[in-house]
Amino acid sequence: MAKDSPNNLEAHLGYWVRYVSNHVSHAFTQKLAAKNVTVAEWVVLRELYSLGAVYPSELAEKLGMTRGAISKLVERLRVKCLAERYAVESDARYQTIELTAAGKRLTPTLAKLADENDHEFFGHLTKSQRTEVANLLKDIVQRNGWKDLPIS
Amino acid sequence: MAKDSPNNLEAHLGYWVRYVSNHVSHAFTQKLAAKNVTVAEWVVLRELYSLGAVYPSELAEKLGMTRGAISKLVERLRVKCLAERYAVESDARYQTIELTAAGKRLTPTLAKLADENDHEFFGHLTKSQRTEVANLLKDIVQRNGWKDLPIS
DNA sequence: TATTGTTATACTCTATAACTATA
DNA sequence: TATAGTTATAGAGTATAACAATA
Repeated sequence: MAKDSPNNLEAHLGYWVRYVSNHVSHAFTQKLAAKNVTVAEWVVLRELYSLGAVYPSELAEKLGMTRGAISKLVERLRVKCLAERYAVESDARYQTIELTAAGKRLTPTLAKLADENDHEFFGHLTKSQRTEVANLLKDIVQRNGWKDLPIS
Repeated sequence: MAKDSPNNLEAHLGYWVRYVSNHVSHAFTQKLAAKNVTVAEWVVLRELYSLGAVYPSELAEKLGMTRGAISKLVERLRVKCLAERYAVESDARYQTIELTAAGKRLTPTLAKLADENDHEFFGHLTKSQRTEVANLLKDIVQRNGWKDLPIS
């Protein structure tokens, strides 16, 4: 049966979604690398930018990651002087994470790279094409009840 | 400007493509794991299934990976008794890689999982929706001249 | 010297689970 | 004992570059 042939995968929509996704992400990875930032770091920077001071555990929750993973990412951002840890007086088990001034300056620049990257690969589509594809994809997200942010 | 705001990324089509791609791939990773196979291994299995006996360097070329990466993947498949190395008499620097009988049996089963996974997430779309999205994505692949297969 | 395949090393991304400090 | 955060360990995925064998 052709349906189950291992050579049939180009008939899969998921194949093309993954193909495009991987290449678009790869291009973005390269753009971020020019600013010495990885994709996972960008995700945290963006979240910190919009949330302000947060607990690592909140960050983990929001991003659908473990506390251990967040701990390492925050440490990397700290080493790069983009984020800082602050003690919480009321409960010494907690700490807040916050962007440094440098982090606050850098994040919008990275956002611009994200815009450029999107425009580079999807900018040629018409408005109605973009809308239709986006709606189909959002619908898939919704009907599967996915809530966490995509990371890689 | 809202356009460059770090909070604007949900307006990016690439965001939704990545979001869906990651979740669909993750679900497929789980299905493969039940068969004790990783995604990278599946990609090589599928290629070996359709190509028959090939040199590792050909495999690397076809899949857009380095020879080192292929070397390790082939070794993993060999340990799992899914593929085997054979000496080439005419030139001892070369070798051919080929699926074992078990590898040939398993690959169509994995292809079926790929079919099921695709149906699970995209099966609700109409034929014309699928076609339109696939065509837009294929067009993006073509206009960027991408040739290698997506891996992750 | 050029080529094939292997190996050493390294890095990203992530998880699980054990651990420390605090409550 | 329960919770926050850290660390140890592991494993997938991949690259670069040095290496051995062969041509």
